[in-house]
Amino acid sequence: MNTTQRTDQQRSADRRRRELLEAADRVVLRDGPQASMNAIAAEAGITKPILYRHFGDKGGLYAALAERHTDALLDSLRAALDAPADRRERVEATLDTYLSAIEARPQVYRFLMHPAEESQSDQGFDVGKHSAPLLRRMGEELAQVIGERLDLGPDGRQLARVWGHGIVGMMHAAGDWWLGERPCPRAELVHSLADLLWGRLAAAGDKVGGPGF
Amino acid sequence: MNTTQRTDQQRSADRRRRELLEAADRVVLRDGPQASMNAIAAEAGITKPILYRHFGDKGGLYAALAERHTDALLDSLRAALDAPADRRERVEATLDTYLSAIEARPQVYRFLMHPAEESQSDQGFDVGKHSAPLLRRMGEELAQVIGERLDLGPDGRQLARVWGHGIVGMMHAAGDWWLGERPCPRAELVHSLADLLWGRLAAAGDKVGGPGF
DNA sequence: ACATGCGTGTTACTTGTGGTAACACCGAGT
DNA sequence: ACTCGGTGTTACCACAAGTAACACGCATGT
Repeated sequence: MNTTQRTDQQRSADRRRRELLEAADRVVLRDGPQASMNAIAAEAGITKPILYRHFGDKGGLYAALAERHTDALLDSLRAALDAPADRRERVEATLDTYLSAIEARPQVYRFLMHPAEESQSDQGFDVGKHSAPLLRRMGEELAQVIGERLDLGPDGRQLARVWGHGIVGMMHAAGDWWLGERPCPRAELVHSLADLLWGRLAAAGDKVGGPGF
Repeated sequence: MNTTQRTDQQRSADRRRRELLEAADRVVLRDGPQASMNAIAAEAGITKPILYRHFGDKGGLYAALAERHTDALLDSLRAALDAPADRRERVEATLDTYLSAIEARPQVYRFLMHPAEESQSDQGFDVGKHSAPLLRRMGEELAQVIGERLDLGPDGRQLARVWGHGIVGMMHAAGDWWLGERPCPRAELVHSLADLLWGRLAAAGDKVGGPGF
């Protein structure tokens, strides 16, 4: 039968694809974002053209790879965001989840943020969308949660999106810096960021004798 | 005389270096961060080895190039941060300055954020410091201003650094997203981000009938 | 006047990486 | 037996980073 054969082959192709992705995963975990197609093929025990048949080009492979991790991370974040606790606790749990993830597997996180930026695209000005898809997806996700649950008046939708991307960026940049310098324990970073979101910057007093801020 | 000769040559070398940087600038402005050394050399009317003699390697050229723009942008930001106005106005002015800059020359900004990520470094784990130097410098700069002027109690230094990097990341990610989608005028984005920093997220009420946030 | 450097420039090469074409094998259906 | 679709290979191309090795101009010391 055509259909059973088709599904059989498709099933085996899918399994192969997953195996290849796992091999690629190991290489990226070891070599970071500059893992070469040759290295990935070697790790998988095959040669380049097979990779290209499965994923089209490097961008395709990287996209497939990124999607897995992105989905996994987003699931964790959603769980933290949906926990039964008050707002502040949930914000802190979300921050902590993200930071734990990047702390546990920095190479993967690095890869997710830096998707090789190939795709010099068609013509000079493809400005925008250069940012990592993970950041965008996290931003949109957070925007949705905020927009759904908070009463922000008219333009609430818009405001929620700005905040979603802004908060994600804050989390990302602070996490990146923290991971490099390790200036404090994770819990302290989480607390400081939550304080920032809770308006402590605006509420803080000027230093006595200073020029004010 | 040895010294006058030295200075003469040095002067001419410096001029040449500046010319090369300007040529590189034009190419990057046109081609974005994936500008090739060949293209830059051609634009400057010379060939590759000269570039390599002047800048060592691609990273060196890019670093020199980035430093110019980074310095310029940081000067603008400092000016906005030091303007004679109240805190909120200055925060908004700073945000607006940054957003204007990336809006005016997206290719340059893109290049600054994505310094080619070469430098696969020595050994697998050079985690951290992968982020663009511009972001780090802006973060440190802002941290210094905050730490200098705000009374944040003990650990104020630490808190200021976290906030500096966090705010810069917020600005960056939101700006990046905004530049790609242009969902609203710049002024509105600035206002929304300032609202976020002013704690409107924490203060907002839950939507009626929703699960709360 | 002549040789010695030294900075500027070149051509031509090596190495590595993304990507592809052409061919070989193998198992299932007609 | 014979084709067909999928898996795999070797061998290649294009192109970018980076590096010799060599050639010219020009001030200087003898």
